[in-house]
Amino acid sequence: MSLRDHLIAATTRLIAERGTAGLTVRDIARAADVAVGVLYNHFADKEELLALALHQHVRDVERRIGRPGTEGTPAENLHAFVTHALAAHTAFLPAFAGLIGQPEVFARFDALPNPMAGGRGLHTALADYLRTEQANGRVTADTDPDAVATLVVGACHELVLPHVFRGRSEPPDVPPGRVEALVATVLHGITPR
Amino acid sequence: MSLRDHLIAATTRLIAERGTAGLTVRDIARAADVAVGVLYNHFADKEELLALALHQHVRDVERRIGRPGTEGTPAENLHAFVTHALAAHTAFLPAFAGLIGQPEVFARFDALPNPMAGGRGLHTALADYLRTEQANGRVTADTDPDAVATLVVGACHELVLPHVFRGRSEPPDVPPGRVEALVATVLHGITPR
DNA sequence: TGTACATCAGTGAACGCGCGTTCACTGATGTAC
DNA sequence: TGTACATCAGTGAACGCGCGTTCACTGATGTAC
Repeated sequence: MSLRDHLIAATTRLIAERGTAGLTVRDIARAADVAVGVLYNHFADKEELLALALHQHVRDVERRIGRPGTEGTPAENLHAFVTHALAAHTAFLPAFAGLIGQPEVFARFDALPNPMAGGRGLHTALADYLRTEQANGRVTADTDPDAVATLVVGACHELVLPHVFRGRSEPPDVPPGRVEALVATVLHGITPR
Repeated sequence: MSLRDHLIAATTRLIAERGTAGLTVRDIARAADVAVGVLYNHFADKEELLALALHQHVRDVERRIGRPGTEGTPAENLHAFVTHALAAHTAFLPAFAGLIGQPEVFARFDALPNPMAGGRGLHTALADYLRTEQANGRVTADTDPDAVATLVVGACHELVLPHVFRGRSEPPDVPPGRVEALVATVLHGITPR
């Protein structure tokens, strides 16, 4: 492994462990067991290294948690998707949230070949799945797949965000039955049939 | 108006205009037209002033945007709620997002008398409304009000967050018909009846 | 009323600190003869 | 093989900067006589 890759790997590990908030070049150099100066032999600045490590982090998480299945019933698939998105957001949000107010890192990240679009890909994946179910007739034709994706992905954000704001790193404790209730609401609505 | 209140008001205005990210005590002193030292005559530290100004900001926004109506049909009321929550999140998120990684300000904020619970109150308000509709029979008894609130409030987060991450301050441009589609999904679900 | 003094909110230069970044230097490695 | 030199990735002390915070000072106001 090249030293450059080693630096990206060490930074990625730090991001995974404690997010980007308060992450310094000295932290990175210590984690990689090199002098700080070496970072600038391989990257233009801290932001370039952070963007590359963010990119790697997203790919690592995506590989670790896999992709939700689409082989079962809509109820099963939606349940799998919510579980999946919760895991993804728990891993992604602390990494991205520490960069608020430094849009340059996002600009560099957006310029890299898109792994998962940093959560935006989840929206597209769910909307695409719903369209296949519309073709099957298991989802009504007048369903707006993007609206459903906004609701479901948003709910996962909502469950993770308060934890991130308060600096917790462990996964949020979702109330028992909440995921099932989310899925049931999306499937059946709330008004009498 | 006491100088103390003037300082809180000036800080609140800055937070409303550009959020808390990168906000310095010198910015605040300049906005209030005083020397920096005066801040420390009236507040223990920057964090106390920020927590008080955040509190004021939340109350200002709540007063400006009012409360969503609950007199119409569930469809009308949900629509009003979504519009309301979008406005609230657009105003709140940049204020809170800049404090990620400084949980002390949140701890102080949480210790103040709760104005709206910083977005958490939206969840409770919607869930409470849904329970009254359950009593009316306009919402099914097996609906989980907290699950619905998580979906709806989460969708509003989802629509605002990408803007905040990229440092935009203007309100997000929600695709036309998206709010109506969100409401329709929650009302009727996505599976054939 | 006039004068000397006490008080104290307000001032802003200065302090200490941590940050991202730089650059003169080190020392291991490769090369010429 | 042995020796002198060139190269260059890696080093880390030092730099410049902006931050939150402090504190000796200012000057307007109130008070005593």
